[in-house]
Amino acid sequence: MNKREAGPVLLPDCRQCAAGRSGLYGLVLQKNCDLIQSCRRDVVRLGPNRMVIRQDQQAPAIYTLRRGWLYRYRRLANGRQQITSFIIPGDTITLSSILMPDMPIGHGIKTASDAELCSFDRSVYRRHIAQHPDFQGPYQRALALYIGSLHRRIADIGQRSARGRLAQLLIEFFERHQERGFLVDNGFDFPVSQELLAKAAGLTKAYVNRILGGLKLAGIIELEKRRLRIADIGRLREIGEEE
Amino acid sequence: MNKREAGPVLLPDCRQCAAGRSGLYGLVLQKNCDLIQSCRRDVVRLGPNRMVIRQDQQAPAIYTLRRGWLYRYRRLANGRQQITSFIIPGDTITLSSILMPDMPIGHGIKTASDAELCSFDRSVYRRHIAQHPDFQGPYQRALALYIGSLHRRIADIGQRSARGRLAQLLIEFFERHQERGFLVDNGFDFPVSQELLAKAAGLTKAYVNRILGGLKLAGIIELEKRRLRIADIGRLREIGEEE
DNA sequence: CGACATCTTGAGAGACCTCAATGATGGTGG
DNA sequence: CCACCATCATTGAGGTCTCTCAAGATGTCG
Repeated sequence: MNKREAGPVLLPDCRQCAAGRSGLYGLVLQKNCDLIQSCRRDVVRLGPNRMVIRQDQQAPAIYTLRRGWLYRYRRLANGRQQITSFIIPGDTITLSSILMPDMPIGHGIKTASDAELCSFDRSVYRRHIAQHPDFQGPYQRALALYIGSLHRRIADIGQRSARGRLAQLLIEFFERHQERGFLVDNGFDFPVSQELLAKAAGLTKAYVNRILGGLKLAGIIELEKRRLRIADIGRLREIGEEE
Repeated sequence: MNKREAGPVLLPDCRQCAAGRSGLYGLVLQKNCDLIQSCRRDVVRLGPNRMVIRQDQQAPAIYTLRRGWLYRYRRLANGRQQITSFIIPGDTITLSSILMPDMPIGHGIKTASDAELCSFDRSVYRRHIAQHPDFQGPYQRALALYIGSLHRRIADIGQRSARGRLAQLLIEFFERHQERGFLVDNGFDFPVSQELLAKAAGLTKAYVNRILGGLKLAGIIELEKRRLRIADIGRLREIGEEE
């Protein structure tokens, strides 16, 4: 048991939450904070490598990630596991379960690091989406962006070299942190092991290690102490598009 | 210009349409046929290899496929093209554009064969979804299934061998035709070239050809005259799950 | 300081690709 | 009805990208 998991957490004020401000409802948070708080249930703390949602089960609630990284994965009958996307602070998850609350989701969600999540009552959340235009827009937008990112991931894995796939992943992380204002000197917290990176790119950890080594040597990225700095985003984009 | 594209087409009666009966609104079609017909615009006929929706443009309408096959693809800056899913008769497309009508979709859609589509007015369609529970359920269900299929595809391409990926694709085609009652002696129309299959599996056409040859030799599939018969679905499933 | 996860590196193998040539097939036009 | 053409399927030889399977190094946390 991770000691950081223990103990109850005071329900934080959504108005004060950096993750909330950067996320789905950042723009309408001030105005609708009471609505958002009205469906919040509680805060969950988890250590690294913990199950959040089990594959093929229904999601019990909607969650927003306050701290840490999560990932969506799908386990195959042959035992191998593919990571389909990473989740960073400010992201809301199991949003697509609003479409069909009773349908089990075909992927699971786990923590990549220590994490803190706020849970929200789905049926209340759902009612808000149906009734409040301020609520509906961001929800639909998030869903559309999510679908777009899945298409992009399929194309990346299917058509790019190992270097290209990894570069695309790193670029995505960079841009998402940039959009949210999480970038410090082009760097950000990166609690993702090379093994997880490999499972996301459809590669082996040994090969990922060699490629990252090359990017470090070339001075394109810096990666140490669970922190990633993109030193040359231009060069990284070139690598992401090469054959 | 394909001669089968020429000439106007009489607006078919949705009640009589085999594709409609098997699709999204099959179950509620009789009851709500007037609603469905109320947003239909016209019928489009296209030859093979024609553009339906260009990548990064907005979808002008909602479409239901009456005849033929289409595919969704994403073209990358390096020139390569990945097929993310195939569309068969009865499928409705650009459904996700209801979420964000003004957002360009990050993938294009093309015909794989001669095809016939019915187009529907999106804003009317959208209103029906908002107002009629019979309309909303199937829509949400289709969207959830679509998201699930994208996850599955990522895992297939990332974690399966070439044989496994192809087997999974063929199994998916088989099951979708089965659900709709399109199977005749375990076979169905299959107007998909090996090159398209390769672009969907993230392989080269030469290698796809060798794998299909092997499956034919083993008596697992029969493929000729644009028709595919799954002779041994059990064996195919085994291949789909092997390392 | 010990235990454990993660990173790093090597050698060898194999799955899949590239490039190119040859054969089918079916639609089109004379 | 036949010749032609475009598209698609098939096959070969050779190369390489990425994997497999270790073993060791480094780092992290209790």
